[in-house]
Amino acid sequence: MPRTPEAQAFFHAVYAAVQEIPEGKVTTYGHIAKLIGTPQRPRQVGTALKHLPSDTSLRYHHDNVPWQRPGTSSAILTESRSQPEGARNQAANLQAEGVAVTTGALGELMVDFAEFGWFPRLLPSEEAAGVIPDDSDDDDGESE
DNA sequence: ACCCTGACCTATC
DNA sequence: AGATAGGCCAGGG
Repeated sequence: MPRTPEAQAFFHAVYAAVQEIPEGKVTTYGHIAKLIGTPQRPRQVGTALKHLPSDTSLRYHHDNVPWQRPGTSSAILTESRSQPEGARNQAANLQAEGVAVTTGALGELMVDFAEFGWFPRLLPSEEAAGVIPDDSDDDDGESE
């Protein structure tokens, strides 16, 4: 539970953004951070989800917010000290949605974005620019 | 009340 | 190509 109202608003923004992620799809913490207007704080996004309350009486809770869908940019399901089984639980939830989870050589659970066609929500500026995070292979030169 | 860590990302070397 | 450094700011000890 955040101390300052700003932090609480930030948390709520994170939860709301996470709720917008469709089932079977995933996105990154950085993208969530950008969506809520704070691209410089992907860490706090993780902090917010870590502090996601289990109290179902609240507006946002563990069962209401799909905390499993956002992940890291490296596609590796990271875990916290407080919740060592978080990654495994996340993997289980993702697999339940039909998301392919790959196990690394060292036993790391990682999501293969290409397997199910990762398609995150775009920012207004990106949509205007016509940026599609598909297999668009830009060899060189960016306009603008 | 201070200091370090943290479910991270991006730019630079 | 990979590795390192810096930044962000709230939580927890």
